[in-house]
Amino acid sequence: MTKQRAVILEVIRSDMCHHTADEIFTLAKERLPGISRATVYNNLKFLESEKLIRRITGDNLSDRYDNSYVPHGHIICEECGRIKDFDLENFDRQLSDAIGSDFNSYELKVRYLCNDCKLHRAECAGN
Amino acid sequence: MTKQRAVILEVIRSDMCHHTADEIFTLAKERLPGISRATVYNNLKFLESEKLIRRITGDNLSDRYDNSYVPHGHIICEECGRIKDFDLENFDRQLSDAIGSDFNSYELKVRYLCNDCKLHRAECAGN
DNA sequence: AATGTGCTTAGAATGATTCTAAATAAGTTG
DNA sequence: CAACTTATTTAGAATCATTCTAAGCACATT
Repeated sequence: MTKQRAVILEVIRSDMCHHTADEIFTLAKERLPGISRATVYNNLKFLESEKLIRRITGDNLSDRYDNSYVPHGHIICEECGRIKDFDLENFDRQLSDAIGSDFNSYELKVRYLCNDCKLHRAECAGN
Repeated sequence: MTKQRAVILEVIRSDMCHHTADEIFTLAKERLPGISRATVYNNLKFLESEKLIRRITGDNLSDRYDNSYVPHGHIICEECGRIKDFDLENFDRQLSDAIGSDFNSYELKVRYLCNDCKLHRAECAGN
Protein backbone atom coordinates (compact mmCIF):
# COMPACT_ATOMS: atom_id res chain seq x y z
CA MET A 1 0.00 0.00 0.00
CA THR A 2 1.91 3.01 -1.29
CA LYS A 3 0.97 6.53 -0.30
CA GLN A 4 -0.40 7.12 -3.80
CA ARG A 5 -2.67 4.12 -3.50
CA ALA A 6 -3.84 5.20 -0.04
CA VAL A 7 -4.69 8.70 -1.22
CA ILE A 8 -6.62 7.42 -4.22
CA LEU A 9 -8.66 5.12 -2.04
CA GLU A 10 -9.34 7.90 0.47
CA VAL A 11 -10.53 10.19 -2.30
CA ILE A 12 -13.04 7.58 -3.40
CA ARG A 13 -14.11 6.79 0.15
CA SER A 14 -14.38 10.40 1.23
CA ASP A 15 -17.81 11.13 -0.17
CA MET A 16 -20.81 9.55 -1.83
CA CYS A 17 -20.06 10.89 -5.29
CA HIS A 18 -19.27 8.71 -8.22
CA HIS A 19 -16.06 10.35 -9.46
CA THR A 20 -14.36 10.03 -12.84
CA ALA A 21 -10.71 8.98 -13.08
CA ASP A 22 -9.85 12.53 -13.99
CA GLU A 23 -11.62 13.98 -10.95
CA ILE A 24 -9.83 11.46 -8.76
CA PHE A 25 -6.54 12.47 -10.39
CA THR A 26 -7.23 16.15 -9.67
CA LEU A 27 -8.25 15.49 -6.07
CA ALA A 28 -5.28 13.22 -5.42
CA LYS A 29 -2.98 15.84 -6.93
CA GLU A 30 -4.00 18.32 -4.23
CA ARG A 31 -2.38 16.04 -1.71
CA LEU A 32 0.39 14.53 -3.83
CA PRO A 33 1.30 17.13 -6.45
CA GLY A 34 3.69 14.77 -8.26
CA ILE A 35 1.19 12.00 -8.84
CA SER A 36 0.70 10.90 -12.41
CA ARG A 37 -2.41 9.93 -14.33
CA ALA A 38 -1.03 6.47 -15.05
CA THR A 39 -0.75 5.83 -11.33
CA VAL A 40 -4.39 6.74 -10.87
CA TYR A 41 -5.45 4.38 -13.64
CA ASN A 42 -3.17 1.59 -12.40
CA ASN A 43 -4.53 1.87 -8.91
CA LEU A 44 -8.17 2.12 -9.91
CA LYS A 45 -7.63 -1.15 -11.74
CA PHE A 46 -5.84 -2.67 -8.81
CA LEU A 47 -8.43 -1.51 -6.28
CA GLU A 48 -11.24 -2.96 -8.35
CA SER A 49 -9.39 -6.26 -8.68
CA GLU A 50 -9.18 -6.24 -4.89
CA LYS A 51 -12.93 -5.67 -4.76
CA LEU A 52 -12.56 -2.39 -2.86
CA ILE A 53 -14.25 -0.21 -5.46
CA ARG A 54 -16.35 -0.71 -8.59
CA ARG A 55 -16.02 0.86 -12.00
CA ILE A 56 -19.26 2.12 -13.53
CA THR A 57 -18.85 2.32 -17.27
CA GLY A 58 -19.93 5.64 -18.75
CA ASP A 59 -22.27 6.20 -21.66
CA ASN A 60 -19.80 7.86 -23.98
CA LEU A 61 -18.66 9.83 -20.99
CA SER A 62 -15.83 8.79 -18.72
CA ASP A 63 -16.17 5.81 -16.48
CA ARG A 64 -16.94 6.56 -12.85
CA TYR A 65 -15.98 4.79 -9.66
CA ASP A 66 -18.27 3.61 -6.92
CA ASN A 67 -16.97 3.26 -3.37
CA SER A 68 -18.75 -0.06 -3.03
CA TYR A 69 -17.83 -3.16 -4.99
CA VAL A 70 -21.23 -4.77 -4.49
CA PRO A 71 -23.35 -4.30 -7.63
CA HIS A 72 -26.55 -2.33 -7.18
CA GLY A 73 -28.87 -0.25 -9.28
CA HIS A 74 -28.30 3.35 -10.30
CA ILE A 75 -31.05 5.77 -11.20
CA ILE A 76 -29.85 8.60 -13.35
CA CYS A 77 -31.88 11.72 -13.95
CA GLU A 78 -31.95 12.45 -17.68
CA GLU A 79 -32.17 16.17 -17.02
CA CYS A 80 -29.56 16.89 -14.36
CA GLY A 81 -27.47 13.70 -14.54
CA ARG A 82 -27.48 13.10 -10.80
CA ILE A 83 -27.13 9.48 -9.74
CA LYS A 84 -28.76 7.67 -6.83
CA ASP A 85 -28.32 4.10 -5.67
CA PHE A 86 -31.08 1.56 -5.20
CA ASP A 87 -31.46 -2.16 -4.55
CA LEU A 88 -33.69 -4.96 -5.81
CA GLU A 89 -34.62 -7.91 -3.60
CA ASN A 90 -33.00 -11.23 -4.55
CA PHE A 91 -31.84 -9.78 -7.79
CA ASP A 92 -28.72 -11.94 -8.07
CA ARG A 93 -30.83 -15.06 -7.89
CA GLN A 94 -33.35 -13.70 -10.36
CA LEU A 95 -30.57 -12.89 -12.80
CA SER A 96 -28.78 -16.21 -12.65
CA ASP A 97 -32.11 -17.99 -13.13
CA ALA A 98 -32.93 -15.87 -16.15
CA ILE A 99 -29.58 -16.31 -17.89
CA GLY A 100 -29.10 -19.93 -16.77
CA SER A 101 -25.54 -19.38 -15.67
CA ASP A 102 -23.34 -17.77 -13.08
CA PHE A 103 -22.21 -14.25 -13.77
CA ASN A 104 -19.42 -11.98 -12.64
CA SER A 105 -21.23 -8.73 -12.10
CA TYR A 106 -24.01 -6.63 -13.48
CA GLU A 107 -24.74 -3.04 -14.20
CA LEU A 108 -28.26 -1.65 -13.99
CA LYS A 109 -28.93 1.94 -14.98
CA VAL A 110 -32.41 3.40 -14.98
CA ARG A 111 -33.02 6.69 -16.71
CA TYR A 112 -35.78 8.81 -15.23
CA LEU A 113 -36.72 12.35 -14.34
CA CYS A 114 -36.08 13.24 -10.70
CA ASN A 115 -38.61 15.16 -8.63
CA ASP A 116 -36.68 18.41 -8.73
CA CYS A 117 -36.52 18.35 -12.49
CA LYS A 118 -40.16 17.30 -12.81
CA LEU A 119 -41.17 20.32 -10.70
CA HIS A 120 -38.89 22.57 -12.67
CA ARG A 121 -40.46 21.47 -15.94
CA ALA A 122 -43.97 22.02 -14.56
CA GLU A 123 -43.03 25.54 -13.50
CA CYS A 124 -41.62 26.32 -16.93
CA ALA A 125 -44.72 24.95 -18.63
CA GLY A 126 -46.87 27.29 -16.51
CA ASN A 127 -45.12 30.38 -17.86
CA MET B 1 -33.71 7.97 -46.53
CA THR B 2 -30.46 7.80 -48.49
CA LYS B 3 -29.08 4.55 -49.85
CA GLN B 4 -26.34 4.63 -47.23
CA ARG B 5 -28.90 4.91 -44.45
CA ALA B 6 -30.96 2.08 -45.92
CA VAL B 7 -27.97 -0.24 -46.16
CA ILE B 8 -26.87 0.50 -42.59
CA LEU B 9 -30.35 -0.25 -41.30
CA GLU B 10 -30.53 -3.47 -43.32
CA VAL B 11 -27.19 -4.61 -41.95
CA ILE B 12 -28.48 -4.15 -38.41
CA ARG B 13 -31.82 -5.78 -39.20
CA SER B 14 -30.33 -8.68 -41.15
CA ASP B 15 -29.33 -10.85 -38.20
CA MET B 16 -29.58 -11.17 -34.48
CA CYS B 17 -26.02 -10.06 -33.78
CA HIS B 18 -25.20 -6.93 -31.90
CA HIS B 19 -22.62 -5.44 -34.22
CA THR B 20 -20.04 -2.80 -33.46
CA ALA B 21 -19.92 0.35 -35.57
CA ASP B 22 -16.80 -1.00 -37.22
CA GLU B 23 -18.46 -4.30 -38.16
CA ILE B 24 -21.41 -2.38 -39.57
CA PHE B 25 -18.98 -0.23 -41.53
CA THR B 26 -17.27 -3.32 -43.00
CA LEU B 27 -20.57 -4.99 -43.89
CA ALA B 28 -22.01 -1.84 -45.42
CA LYS B 29 -18.82 -1.40 -47.43
CA GLU B 30 -19.40 -4.73 -49.17
CA ARG B 31 -22.49 -3.19 -50.73
CA LEU B 32 -21.41 0.44 -50.97
CA PRO B 33 -17.62 0.43 -51.35
CA GLY B 34 -17.39 4.20 -51.11
CA ILE B 35 -19.15 4.56 -47.77
CA SER B 36 -17.26 6.32 -45.02
CA ARG B 37 -16.98 5.66 -41.35
CA ALA B 38 -18.43 9.04 -40.46
CA THR B 39 -21.59 8.19 -42.39
CA VAL B 40 -21.97 5.02 -40.36
CA TYR B 41 -21.61 6.92 -37.11
CA ASN B 42 -23.94 9.71 -38.24
CA ASN B 43 -26.62 7.26 -39.21
CA LEU B 44 -26.34 5.11 -36.13
CA LYS B 45 -26.99 8.26 -34.15
CA PHE B 46 -29.87 9.26 -36.39
CA LEU B 47 -31.46 5.81 -36.33
CA GLU B 48 -31.34 5.70 -32.56
CA SER B 49 -32.93 9.15 -32.32
CA GLU B 50 -35.72 7.75 -34.51
CA LYS B 51 -36.09 4.82 -32.07
CA LEU B 52 -35.29 2.26 -34.77
CA ILE B 53 -32.21 0.82 -33.04
CA ARG B 54 -30.60 1.04 -29.63
CA ARG B 55 -26.98 1.67 -28.76
CA ILE B 56 -25.52 -0.61 -26.11
CA THR B 57 -22.56 1.10 -24.53
CA GLY B 58 -19.48 -1.10 -24.35
CA ASP B 59 -17.39 -1.78 -21.27
CA ASN B 60 -14.10 -0.46 -22.54
CA LEU B 61 -14.89 -2.27 -25.76
CA SER B 62 -16.72 -0.67 -28.65
CA ASP B 63 -20.38 0.17 -28.40
CA ARG B 64 -22.74 -2.25 -30.11
CA TYR B 65 -26.12 -1.77 -31.75
CA ASP B 66 -29.34 -3.62 -31.04
CA ASN B 67 -31.98 -3.99 -33.74
CA SER B 68 -34.70 -3.32 -31.18
CA TYR B 69 -35.23 -0.05 -29.35
CA VAL B 70 -37.21 -1.72 -26.55
CA PRO B 71 -35.08 -2.13 -23.39
CA HIS B 72 -34.19 -5.67 -22.33
CA GLY B 73 -31.31 -7.39 -20.59
CA HIS B 74 -27.93 -8.10 -22.19
CA ILE B 75 -25.39 -10.68 -21.15
CA ILE B 76 -21.91 -9.74 -22.27
CA CYS B 77 -18.96 -12.09 -22.34
CA GLU B 78 -16.04 -10.44 -20.59
CA GLU B 79 -13.58 -12.23 -22.85
CA CYS B 80 -14.92 -11.90 -26.39
CA GLY B 81 -17.45 -9.08 -25.94
CA ARG B 82 -20.29 -10.95 -27.64
CA ILE B 83 -23.77 -10.06 -26.46
CA LYS B 84 -26.98 -12.03 -26.03
CA ASP B 85 -30.46 -10.82 -25.10
CA PHE B 86 -32.58 -11.95 -22.21
CA ASP B 87 -35.78 -10.89 -20.47
CA LEU B 88 -36.97 -10.72 -16.88
CA GLU B 89 -40.60 -11.28 -15.97
CA ASN B 90 -42.44 -8.15 -14.87
CA PHE B 91 -39.20 -6.25 -14.68
CA ASP B 92 -40.71 -2.87 -15.53
CA ARG B 93 -43.09 -3.20 -12.63
CA GLN B 94 -40.36 -4.38 -10.29
CA LEU B 95 -38.21 -1.41 -11.23
CA SER B 96 -40.86 1.23 -10.80
CA ASP B 97 -41.77 -0.26 -7.41
CA ALA B 98 -38.14 -0.21 -6.30
CA ILE B 99 -37.44 3.36 -7.33
CA GLY B 100 -40.90 4.62 -6.43
CA SER B 101 -41.39 6.43 -9.69
CA ASP B 102 -41.93 6.00 -13.40
CA PHE B 103 -38.84 5.78 -15.57
CA ASN B 104 -37.95 6.37 -19.19
CA SER B 105 -35.70 3.44 -20.03
CA TYR B 106 -33.13 1.20 -18.47
CA GLU B 107 -29.92 -0.56 -19.33
CA LEU B 108 -29.12 -3.91 -17.75
CA LYS B 109 -25.79 -5.53 -18.55
CA VAL B 110 -24.63 -8.75 -17.01
CA ARG B 111 -20.97 -9.63 -17.38
CA TYR B 112 -20.13 -13.30 -17.59
CA LEU B 113 -17.91 -15.78 -19.41
CA CYS B 114 -19.61 -17.48 -22.33
CA ASN B 115 -19.29 -21.21 -22.92
CA ASP B 116 -16.88 -20.86 -25.84
CA CYS B 117 -14.52 -18.72 -23.81
CA LYS B 118 -14.86 -20.98 -20.78
CA LEU B 119 -13.83 -23.95 -22.94
CA HIS B 120 -11.03 -21.98 -24.50
CA ARG B 121 -9.65 -21.07 -21.10
CA ALA B 122 -9.85 -24.69 -19.97
CA GLU B 123 -7.91 -25.77 -23.06
CA CYS B 124 -5.22 -23.18 -22.46
CA ALA B 125 -4.93 -24.17 -18.81
CA GLY B 126 -4.34 -27.77 -19.91
CA ASN B 127 -1.24 -26.87 -21.93
C1' DA C 1 26.04 -1.50 0.32
C1' DA C 2 24.16 -4.64 -3.47
C1' DT C 3 20.18 -6.84 -5.46
C1' DG C 4 15.53 -7.58 -6.75
C1' DT C 5 10.77 -6.54 -7.22
C1' DG C 6 7.09 -3.86 -7.80
C1' DC C 7 5.41 1.02 -8.12
C1' DT C 8 5.55 5.48 -10.13
C1' DT C 9 6.40 8.78 -13.60
C1' DA C 10 6.09 11.40 -18.08
C1' DG C 11 5.03 11.14 -22.26
C1' DA C 12 3.95 8.54 -26.39
C1' DA C 13 0.61 5.38 -28.44
C1' DT C 14 -3.95 3.54 -29.14
C1' DG C 15 -8.51 3.23 -30.69
C1' DA C 16 -13.26 4.42 -30.79
C1' DT C 17 -15.69 8.24 -31.80
C1' DT C 18 -16.47 13.06 -33.20
C1' DC C 19 -15.45 17.04 -35.83
C1' DT C 20 -14.39 19.74 -40.02
C1' DA C 21 -14.59 21.52 -44.47
C1' DA C 22 -15.45 20.55 -49.02
C1' DA C 23 -18.14 17.92 -52.33
C1' DT C 24 -22.45 15.78 -53.54
C1' DA C 25 -27.20 14.58 -53.45
C1' DA C 26 -31.85 15.55 -52.58
C1' DG C 27 -35.65 18.39 -52.27
C1' DT C 28 -38.14 22.84 -53.27
C1' DT C 29 -39.50 26.85 -55.29
C1' DG C 30 -39.95 29.95 -59.32
C1' DC D 1 -36.27 22.37 -65.92
C1' DA D 2 -33.20 25.75 -63.60
C1' DA D 3 -31.77 27.94 -59.49
C1' DC D 4 -31.50 27.63 -54.87
C1' DT D 5 -31.56 25.68 -50.23
C1' DT D 6 -30.77 22.18 -47.16
C1' DA D 7 -29.26 17.79 -45.63
C1' DT D 8 -25.95 14.09 -46.32
C1' DT D 9 -21.65 12.14 -47.44
C1' DT D 10 -16.76 11.92 -47.62
C1' DA D 11 -11.74 11.74 -46.13
C1' DG D 12 -8.97 12.87 -43.01
C1' DA D 13 -7.73 15.42 -38.92
C1' DA D 14 -8.79 16.03 -34.09
C1' DT D 15 -10.27 14.52 -29.58
C1' DC D 16 -10.22 12.25 -25.37
C1' DA D 17 -10.20 8.54 -22.13
C1' DT D 18 -7.39 4.99 -21.40
C1' DT D 19 -3.29 1.98 -21.97
C1' DC D 20 1.45 1.22 -22.89
C1' DT D 21 6.46 1.95 -22.49
C1' DA D 22 10.80 2.77 -20.75
C1' DA D 23 13.36 4.79 -17.28
C1' DG D 24 13.78 5.95 -12.52
C1' DC D 25 12.51 5.17 -7.44
C1' DA D 26 11.52 3.07 -3.14
C1' DC D 27 11.70 -0.19 -0.16
C1' DA D 28 12.62 -4.96 1.60
C1' DT D 29 16.12 -8.73 1.86
C1' DT D 30 20.40 -10.38 1.89
